[in-house]
Amino acid sequence: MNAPLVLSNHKLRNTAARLAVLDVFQKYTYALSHSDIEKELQKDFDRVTIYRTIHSFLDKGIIHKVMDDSESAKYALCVDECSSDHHHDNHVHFKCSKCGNSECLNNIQIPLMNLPIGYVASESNLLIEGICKSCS
Amino acid sequence: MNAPLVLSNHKLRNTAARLAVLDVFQKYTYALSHSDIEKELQKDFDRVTIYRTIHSFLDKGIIHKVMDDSESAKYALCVDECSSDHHHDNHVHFKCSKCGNSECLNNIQIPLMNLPIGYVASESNLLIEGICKSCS
DNA sequence: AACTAATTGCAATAGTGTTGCAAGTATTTT
DNA sequence: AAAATACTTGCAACACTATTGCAATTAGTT
Repeated sequence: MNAPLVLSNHKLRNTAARLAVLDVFQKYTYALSHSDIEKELQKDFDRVTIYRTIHSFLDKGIIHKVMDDSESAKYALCVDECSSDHHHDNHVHFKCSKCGNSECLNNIQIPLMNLPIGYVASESNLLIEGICKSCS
Repeated sequence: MNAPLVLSNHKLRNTAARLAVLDVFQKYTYALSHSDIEKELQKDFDRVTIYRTIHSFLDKGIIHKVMDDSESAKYALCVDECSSDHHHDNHVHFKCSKCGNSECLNNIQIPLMNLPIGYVASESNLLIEGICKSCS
């Protein structure tokens, strides 16, 4: 979908910084950290603006967090229709130990688990590590 | 198991700092971050020593990393017999959205998943978020 | 008791993430 | 189309997380 439309659909103002960050996400097939985006946009935008853009995208359901066990957080576009109220990214994340990239396996759902009595699940996040398609 | 023995079993020298950190881990049922441990040990040991202790415990298989989507890394004791070569903590981690603590559900294994062609898994990490036993 | 190698504390440094505020820009209202 | 309003941005400052080098100390050995 075209970028300005994505923004307006998620009730975000159409600004240069947001279009640029969204572009970067659409350009890569794997999850990006703040510093990945910062490098990509060199000196076009302030660090803080990029942080805030990531936060608003997260909040509005344009991107979701990809846990990755690296020290910095990573994010990727939501494929499902997510909104402020509701993220439903229930797919598996795969991190390649060779190239270091993490990608969403959008076709593979996380199975429901039977928890011990007293525990109630609301969200789950499965990270599988190994060798990815490009590296194998 | 008693602390000095744990250390020698994992080929680590028996030092005050390591005993103290190991004690802290044995005292809590949930995963701890560096700063949790630092607070606990007040001013007995340097921050850097605690970081290095965590690293050596990780490396020797005394603790494992618990992903948690909070900004800082957390760690918990390995129940299975882990070693330098081999971590096999294949259980589910549960993070409570109320108290914020993350614990290991040592009895619940992560199911094996069918990955797309070209992907080979070597490790997996499942974090379930919700309300824990103590908070429900 | 002396030796050797591992461990510790300190100081410095790098990276990640947040906040307050004034200036600038997008959208709405008139 | 201009004015008003509310959101967004850049800058400076700050807080927290994590790592490195080096000299002094300590654990386990000979």
